[in-house]
Amino acid sequence: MAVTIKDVAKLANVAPSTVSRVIANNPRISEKTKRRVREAMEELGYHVNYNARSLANRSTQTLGIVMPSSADKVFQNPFFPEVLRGISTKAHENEFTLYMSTGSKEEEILDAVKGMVHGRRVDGIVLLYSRIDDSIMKFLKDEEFPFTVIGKPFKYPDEVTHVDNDNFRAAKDVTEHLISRGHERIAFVGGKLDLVVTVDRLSGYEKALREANLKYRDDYIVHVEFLKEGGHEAVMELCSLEEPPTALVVADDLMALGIMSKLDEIELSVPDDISIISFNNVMLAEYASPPLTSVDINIFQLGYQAVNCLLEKIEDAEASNKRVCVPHKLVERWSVKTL
Amino acid sequence: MAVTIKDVAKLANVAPSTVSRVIANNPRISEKTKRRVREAMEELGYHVNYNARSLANRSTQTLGIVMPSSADKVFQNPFFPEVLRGISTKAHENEFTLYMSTGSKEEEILDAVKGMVHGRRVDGIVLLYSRIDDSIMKFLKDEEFPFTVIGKPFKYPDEVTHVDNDNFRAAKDVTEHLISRGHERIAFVGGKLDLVVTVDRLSGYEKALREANLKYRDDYIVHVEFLKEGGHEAVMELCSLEEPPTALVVADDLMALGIMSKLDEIELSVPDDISIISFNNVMLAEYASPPLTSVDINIFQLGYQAVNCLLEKIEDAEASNKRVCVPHKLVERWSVKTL
DNA sequence: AATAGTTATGGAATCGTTTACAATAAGAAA
DNA sequence: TTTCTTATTGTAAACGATTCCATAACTATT
Repeated sequence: MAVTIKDVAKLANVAPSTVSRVIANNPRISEKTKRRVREAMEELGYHVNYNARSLANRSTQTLGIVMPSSADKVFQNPFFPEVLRGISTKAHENEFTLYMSTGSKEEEILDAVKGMVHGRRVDGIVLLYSRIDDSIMKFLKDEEFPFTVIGKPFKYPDEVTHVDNDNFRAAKDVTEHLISRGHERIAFVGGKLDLVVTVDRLSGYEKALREANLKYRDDYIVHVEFLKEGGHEAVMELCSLEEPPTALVVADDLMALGIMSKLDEIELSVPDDISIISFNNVMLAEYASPPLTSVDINIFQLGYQAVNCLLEKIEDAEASNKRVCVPHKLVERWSVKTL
Repeated sequence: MAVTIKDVAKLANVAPSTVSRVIANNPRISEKTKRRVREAMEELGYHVNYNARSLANRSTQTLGIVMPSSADKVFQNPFFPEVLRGISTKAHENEFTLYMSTGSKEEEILDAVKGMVHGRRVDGIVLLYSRIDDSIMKFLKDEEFPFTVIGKPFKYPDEVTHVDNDNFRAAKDVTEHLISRGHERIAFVGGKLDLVVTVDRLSGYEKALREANLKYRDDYIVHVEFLKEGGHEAVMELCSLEEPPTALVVADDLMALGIMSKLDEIELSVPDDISIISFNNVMLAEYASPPLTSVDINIFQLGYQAVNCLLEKIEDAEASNKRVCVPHKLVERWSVKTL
């Protein structure tokens, strides 16, 4: 059986409560007894039992992470390891630990999340994505459980704390960049339309077009379920249009890679025949051929700040809801040509 | 305050112990009372408190996941989301949940792991990597805590349960494949030498060479710290050799991408000037240009089986140590040319 | 009819902490 | 010397389950 606070108490000749206070480094315990107790802990090899502590404490010092359903292709995006790195860093700094949802279908994940919150497994939750109509977000909101989302909540942006990029702006910037390089026929390739990030980027693109008095054409808008077969067809269609686009705004680096691979197949060259700008600036963007011009959205910060906000909410449940905007930056490489 | 088992007991007019039994669906409780208790739970909106349960139970139904230090570039490999998917799937099937290590330096991670095991936060641990001299593995082994590793433990392969590919064999296969395609000058590009997987693949490569009576040349062996600047230099050196290789065995898809990007820069074409075979068959391999011939190591299965083994160990601490070998398969695409 | 054996449930201890409150001793003030 | 503080430590009740050990009410057996 593991060594408990009582064993330590006995050896150090104090009450269990005293030992507990020593652990918490309570200033009301004299240095002398602290020393004695610490020696006893050392000698017996004592370690707190977090379950017991959490029970007594009503706090777990752990954060729940909810990923998109692992069945989803999106899950394979290097975005996740990187955002996790940010989350993990901040959590570690504040001595919080991480708990992960499992489950592959949305239904399953919702159950897992319910388990986390009702079962008192976590003090707060980070949602790693934002979909247009998400049952999990709804649940968390209804329960008034502390949570933050990475990305912009579609329904109640003011009522839920979130950290996001200015995706509208970023897409607008990017499109304008293309326009300034002489492009007029610019197409947009986005991911699933139920992801808020997709709609934001789409509207930024649209706005830029409008402001430049360029035609917004429906046949220039394509939605690809991440880099999948469907995407390839979409690219084909785009290229076989009477007036094919000279440039593409692509909502994700990986999608851009997929597209480039298809383009390569049909012997169109980037950027000579067609220019591409994509989003996220995942490490891979640099190693594509040609290296991709991409919007760096600072994924690490997204994770880091999300935890930061979450901790504030946990600390003070009454804290008002915040919106943190992580800056983006266009990093130019070789996938864009000036016409 | 949350509703507890006692509240339910009161409402249903039974003892708390009875409620507990109903939760566990103990057959010794009559259907009638079960129904009554369940109604009460429903009415009050009861949910178990896992902390309390774990405390009483001495089991957490959760598994710890230890990733490589997030400071490490390796972390960004899509390998991890995919292996996590496997882990998560099997864990979910058996109603286990997941707990993640935080920390970026090895030291920090070790502390986190100590917290997990001493603090009774998890019932077992999966190590997502295998390094040649790993303090964490040593700790787990010394503590006789249930754990499995993905990859082959370098030091005590028979004493620790692990799931791995036959990397030696896979590398040998791949090298022979190249040889059978007429290549004689084949170089090896591996990752950090302290990863066991690197040394295994290197020896497979070497063996194939020996058996084919081809010269094993030191200047054909290059170690790249993942896809980083250093890697680029290494490629340059390789290509500026008097007798440059005609084919490359590359230990990781991402590394291969990095290499191809460099090759592209110096205007060498794959596969016309140089052939490449890599490992892992991450989704991206398919979207490289040209699409990469790569060894599919079945990452999902690695994760799935690792959890499978771990659960067995948790179930029965005396269970003997197993070694599960996940089969690999060469998937041929367009990065290899027949000479 | 008395005894043994089931079946369904309750009582109470236990898991390992935390923490409100009580108690004590020592020192300061009167 | 007595009383009041103050500093330090102890007592015991939570926290919310699980589970061993009764026990009561039946049924089956002799």
